[in-house]
Amino acid sequence: MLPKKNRLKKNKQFNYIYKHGQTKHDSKLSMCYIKTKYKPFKIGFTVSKKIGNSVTRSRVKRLLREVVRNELKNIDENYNYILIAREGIEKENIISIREKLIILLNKAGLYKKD
RNA sequence: UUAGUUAGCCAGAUGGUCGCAUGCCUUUGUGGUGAAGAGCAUGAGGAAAGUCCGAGCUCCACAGAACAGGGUGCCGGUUAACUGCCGGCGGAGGCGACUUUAGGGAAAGUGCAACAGAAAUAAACCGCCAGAAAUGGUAAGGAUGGAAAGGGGAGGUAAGAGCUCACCGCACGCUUGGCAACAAGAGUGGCACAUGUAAACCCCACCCGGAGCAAGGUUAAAAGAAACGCAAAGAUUGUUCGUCUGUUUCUUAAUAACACCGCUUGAAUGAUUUGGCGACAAAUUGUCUAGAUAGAUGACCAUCAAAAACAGAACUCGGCUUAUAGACUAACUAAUAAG
RNA sequence: GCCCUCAUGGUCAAGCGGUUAAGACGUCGCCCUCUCACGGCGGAAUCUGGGGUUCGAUUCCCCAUGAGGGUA
Repeated sequence: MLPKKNRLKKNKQFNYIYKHGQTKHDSKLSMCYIKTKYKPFKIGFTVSKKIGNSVTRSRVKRLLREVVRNELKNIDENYNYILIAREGIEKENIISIREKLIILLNKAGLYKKD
């Protein structure tokens, strides 16, 4: 799990990022991000009902959080992020999800350690 | 031993590293139990699911009265309550063990009964008998249908008919057994306002007010602005009685919610004993067993041959229904082998 | 979380307990035409699934499944 200070919590914040942020896409994962001035940057997750029932949805969320937790030091701190799971991600394991996240961050130019 | 049926029970385990939530304790920080760290303890289910029933709890005035509307419907028991469960009675199915069953009222009234058939709640097409015929008497036999004025048999007759008789069925009251549903027995009636349908309207008996924890409540004081307002509004199907008086929104500071309570000790549950066929009840003793709020159980490694089913708490219980890999236990059935 | 609605050929759909399950568009086959179009004739439905009530169920009742909506 993520530490509490790095979690994106409010519905308003999600809507703000969706409206004003930029998006990058991959086949199994999307990322929405926007610049922020507050210091502990925040990451939120969206897993829709298309993915599966509540067990598989929460498993996908846990896997995403675990990946993000291990990569926290390598992510640019000046942005807030939302990670959106797309259909098919429930079949992937943690290693391929990590690769996809790094690909997306490199696309946006926000991955520190190339 | 193998295969199957029924019932019950478990629902991966152990160790290590990193990480999350809650509680306790402690350190640092702050105007501050807002933050951060260390340690210890605890951390999803048998269905948590569907939301199909029943309750607790909260608000709606005190939750009332009448109508409407809805539900249930053999008897007894059980329970906080139930449309649940247990035991019985009747019906249906089965050779049987057993399984299954929303099972009051059709002489209170209304409606419906296609097609077929002469005729569908109403008598007469063919037929039988009498008669020269007109016509009259019949309902045994025929065909249709789910259903055709109790059944098939004997007597009887012009031919027939509960017209008469025995048996069975039906109705009525009586006796016996049973708490009761009901069963058994002997008797009386000659069989009706005559079929079916109430999961058609309906009648009878009993029950039900509405909304739902995002219910609802607590938190110090203040400033400014806007909207609706004196008869409307305020969570309650329609009407009547009855209650209250400003209400709502935005901005300012961490601030009317990103806080706190409700929130988890409860009709709780394990074991033993007693009562009961059983559902269940009583007594003794032990246990404390999630409480999140973008929402906590994860990742990796090792071992167990393999970790793979259905599936994730959101106020809480009692049931019902549906999904479900595999392991174990008991009873029974079939086959094979041995004694 | 709570509360509702719907399901009928490929699509949109009507349907008084008794129908050959009405139509429209599409599609397939045949006819018409020198050919295509138009036109004509015909075919294709386990009425979402499983039980029950009834002589008889798309319709009435119960359970399930799958879609859609409302509330905040």
